[in-house]
Amino acid sequence: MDFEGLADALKALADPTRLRIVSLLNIRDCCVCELVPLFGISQPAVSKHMSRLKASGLVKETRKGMWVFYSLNKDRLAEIGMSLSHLPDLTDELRQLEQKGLLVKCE
Amino acid sequence: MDFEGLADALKALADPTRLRIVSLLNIRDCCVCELVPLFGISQPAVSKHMSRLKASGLVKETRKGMWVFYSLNKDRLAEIGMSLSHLPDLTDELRQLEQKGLLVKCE
DNA sequence: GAAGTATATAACAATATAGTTATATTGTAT
DNA sequence: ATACAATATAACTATATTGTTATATACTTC
Repeated sequence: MDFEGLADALKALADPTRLRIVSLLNIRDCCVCELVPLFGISQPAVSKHMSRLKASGLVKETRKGMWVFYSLNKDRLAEIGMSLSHLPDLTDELRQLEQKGLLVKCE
Repeated sequence: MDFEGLADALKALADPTRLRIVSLLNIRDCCVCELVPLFGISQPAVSKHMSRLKASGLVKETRKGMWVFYSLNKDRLAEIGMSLSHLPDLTDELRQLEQKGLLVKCE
């Protein structure tokens, strides 16, 4: 995952409401109508949060009749968490810049 | 860490430039003047990113003469990553809401 | 103390985000 | 087909974010 991709995935999680949604889905699948009364925001707002989570691969949707059930992609969540402990190694980039004299020596 | 706190910490990381800064600091401490030429943004922009990271406890600053060196708080970074795999358990909240009849049964 | 360098803050602009209400879409049931 | 329920999308608003330039602060050196 590149920096842009990781930043985007983290943004998907960096909202209290979406974190609550993810925490709920961590317990069990939910449909939108169950989530709406829990957060004091409108149904369209919840729907947009779900779209955002889906766009980042964090949830999967399954239509069952009238309802759309969302389930958490736990692997994806773990992957994002892991990526914070395995950030890209910029050593080579640093070295290249150093050779080009672009790095300031401050001491 | 509550949802608001975690969301705030994730927001601190949810930016490509700040992720690059964190990745660099993961290799070695840097001062602002070293970071500026790397990202194609102004010195004040870098300075504000450092303030944001500092506010979330992700970096520590140490003044050395004219320079301010920033170092990564690796424990804090690990803590934020870990918190994604240990999200608050909302089972009890779900149960309470269920008893109050606030949860819709969709099936 | 005057000049120079590194960093931080202030004021502002452009864009992104998260909510709203209104409406469209999709599926169920009569 | 009509009416209803659940969800999604559109248009909009308010606020947050991320950058800019100009200026202030902190420290060093002459």
